[in-house]
Amino acid sequence: MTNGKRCRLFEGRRQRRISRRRDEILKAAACVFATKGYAGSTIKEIAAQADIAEGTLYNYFDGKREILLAIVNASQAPLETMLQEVCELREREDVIALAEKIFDVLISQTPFTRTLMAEAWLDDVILQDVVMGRLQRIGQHLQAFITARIADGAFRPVDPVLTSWMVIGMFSAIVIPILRGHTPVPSPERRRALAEAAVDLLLDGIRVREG
Amino acid sequence: MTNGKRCRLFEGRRQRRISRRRDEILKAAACVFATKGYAGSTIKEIAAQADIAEGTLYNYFDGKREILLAIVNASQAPLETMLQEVCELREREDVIALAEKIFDVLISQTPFTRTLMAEAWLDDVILQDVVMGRLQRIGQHLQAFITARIADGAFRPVDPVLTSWMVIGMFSAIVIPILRGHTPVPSPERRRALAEAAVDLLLDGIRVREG
Amino acid sequence: MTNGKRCRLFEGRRQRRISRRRDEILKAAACVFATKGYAGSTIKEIAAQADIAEGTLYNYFDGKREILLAIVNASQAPLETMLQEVCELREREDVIALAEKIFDVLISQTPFTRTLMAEAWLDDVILQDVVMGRLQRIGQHLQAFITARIADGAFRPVDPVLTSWMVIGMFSAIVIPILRGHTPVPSPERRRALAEAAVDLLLDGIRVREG
Amino acid sequence: MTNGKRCRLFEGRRQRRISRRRDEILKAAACVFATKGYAGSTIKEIAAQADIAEGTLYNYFDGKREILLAIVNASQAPLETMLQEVCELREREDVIALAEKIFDVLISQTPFTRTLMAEAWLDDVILQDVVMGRLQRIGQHLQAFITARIADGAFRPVDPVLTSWMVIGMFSAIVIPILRGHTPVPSPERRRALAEAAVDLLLDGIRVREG
DNA sequence: CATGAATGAGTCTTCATTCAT
DNA sequence: GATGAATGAAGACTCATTCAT
Repeated sequence: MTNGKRCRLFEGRRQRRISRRRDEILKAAACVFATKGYAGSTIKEIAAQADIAEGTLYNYFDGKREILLAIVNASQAPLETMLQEVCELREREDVIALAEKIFDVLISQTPFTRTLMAEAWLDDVILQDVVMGRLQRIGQHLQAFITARIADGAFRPVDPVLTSWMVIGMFSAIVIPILRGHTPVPSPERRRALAEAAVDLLLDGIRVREG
Repeated sequence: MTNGKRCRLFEGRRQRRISRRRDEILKAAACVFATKGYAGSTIKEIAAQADIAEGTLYNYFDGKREILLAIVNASQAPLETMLQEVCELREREDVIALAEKIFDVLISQTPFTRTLMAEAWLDDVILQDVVMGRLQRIGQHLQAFITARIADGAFRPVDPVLTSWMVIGMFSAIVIPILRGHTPVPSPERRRALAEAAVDLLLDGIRVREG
Repeated sequence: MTNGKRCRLFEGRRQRRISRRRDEILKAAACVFATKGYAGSTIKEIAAQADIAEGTLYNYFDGKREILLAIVNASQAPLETMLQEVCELREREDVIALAEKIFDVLISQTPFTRTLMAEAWLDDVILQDVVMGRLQRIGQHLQAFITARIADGAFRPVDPVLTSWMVIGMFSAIVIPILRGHTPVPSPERRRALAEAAVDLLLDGIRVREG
Repeated sequence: MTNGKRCRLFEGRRQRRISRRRDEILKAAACVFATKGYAGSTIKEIAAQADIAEGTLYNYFDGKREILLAIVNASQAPLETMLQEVCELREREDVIALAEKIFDVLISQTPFTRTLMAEAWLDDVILQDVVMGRLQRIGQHLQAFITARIADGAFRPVDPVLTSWMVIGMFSAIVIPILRGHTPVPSPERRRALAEAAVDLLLDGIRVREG
């Protein structure tokens, strides 16, 4: 008798195989959800996209809704990893770097982000717990930056919350058309240029300095 | 049958009645689509919301898809009316006024706007023909304003297209949470304050003027 | 405008039509459940048996389970009506008459009874709330009869509960093979003969009177 | 491969191991079938109850249906063994002893009996070949007893077939609620008392002897 | 032999659309 | 025109069975 649980040396391999397959399914589902929406997508399409049978899908997820939630959660990790590397924003350059990193993360996982954004328009849980949570996470960095610069006299005494929110809006206006597939994915150089232009606009406005 | 075409004097009244009923249905459908999404809504819900029978709905629209398209088109008129009143943006005040007007239009027809925004994430036709069309329509005003002020030396030589796009992003960041129901609808005074803050940020940035 | 709710004179007719259709579906479903069991039956079969489309079925019942419960409840009414006519059992003849009536009721609605009996083996709710409830209802009559006759010295001092329960078993042994389709449905004369034989056995036993 | 047929000395042990495992599976399956019914049970549940993998089950049985049939057949052996020990019913005591033995056999293998009874309502093969077969087997003993006692003048000239059938009904009324889990399993003393009460009722009826 | 992931036919249920009243 | 019952195609999900490891 080889013992019901198989040799433990193989357990790890099995777990990795399951994990890999789950990721494949999530990726396939994200692609389908991103273009047809959650309610407009079918399990059949997702299974076809993942190149497995419909029933197999239920060996990895409890149902359609759980796939959506797994996508939402999976899209959290890369952003979180990235944000933890952000120490403190001190200079113009720091903000540009942050913007670039966020661009990279969002665009590198486009189907996940797109699924998230589309569903946040309809699902209050996703809006509150996920999208708003992340935006506020980013907003905290920006607000800390703004507040500090106001304190040291470099910035005018603007409302940090409102301002950070509008900064997020500015950057969103750049990222969303790309995510949505309306604008082609920009080269890294172009991304940097966009980030710089946005930050410059933010810092100095468009009006000519009268001084 | 008393007469094939009815008395012509009553034709107008009949047309108005039909038109009124169509609007009621659209309004009801927009409310349902706004919260559940197109694919997640049912004809039964829409009919219940409009307080008519399901079959009646098909006397006014060819099908579910046609209702969506009618909503999309119906949301065009108010914005268009408003934009036609906008002559030329010359001053800070003009831009603020434009922003306020757009706020008013979008928020006064929240269910329509929300349906539109949610569906634009999924439907290429709606994105291209409707949402992008309108944003470019607004962008043209902004770009003309920016270009003119650059020409007369009031503005720095920024890229008008990119800048106008980011301005739209800033204002979107204010409007979207309201439309989405995340932020309560602001009072007219608050709206004006928000518009002013955004325009000021746009014009002068947040950095202290060194002059 | 003919007023949304139609003329009230037609409401009654509509209600009757719905009620009639519900009964048809219940009858069809009972036939299917009786031979294949609840879990082994499909909505498709029931719909085919009732000669309607699958979807139509859901206009009359919330789901498969609700059909089962409706069958169970529908089978209650005839028995209840019958039991309410039973005044008090006084003579041998009264008991025979009761047995005959119960035979008639159970057999006249065979598919319902059979569905009920088969499901009571699996479903605790049906067993407790329905089958046991009815058996106890009948048992009460029998116990009252037995107790009264013991009191007036006609019966030996047996345990009324146990005895009534065994009487039910005796009669069940006659009815069940008929319901189950193992024994052909007996003629009214034969039914009476069976009831008489059972009651005689019950009253006097099989042993020869030694007196 | 070291040898095609293994050492013959070990064949018997292997057969016993297989047989033991089959019995374990049958026991597990009977428990599941007894409470959920055949159609309502899944292979996964049975495998879990037997603490083996789903696939393993197919090494011992050809499919779900075969497990049911094996349960039905397995429940035959103990009853048969018991019935072969019954010589001839001569006295009241013999009948009581038979009843007690049948109680013991049925209750000691409750899940098997229950599966059998529930399925006999739906499956004609099981009803005919198995349940009716066994009841007639028991009935023969009873009929022989009754016929003999009529012949020697101890019993009245009742119909032996009908009477034996109603006796079975009486005893069923005691056993079924226990099997079904509605009545707690009675102690051996209580079982004897029930058997005695039933036989007494059967022999002497409930009416007071007029002699 | 044991395992359990893969499969896809089959189940219950929903819903856009039609049509007789 | 208004109604809502009827329809059946399509969707999410289940499960008996197979088979590679």
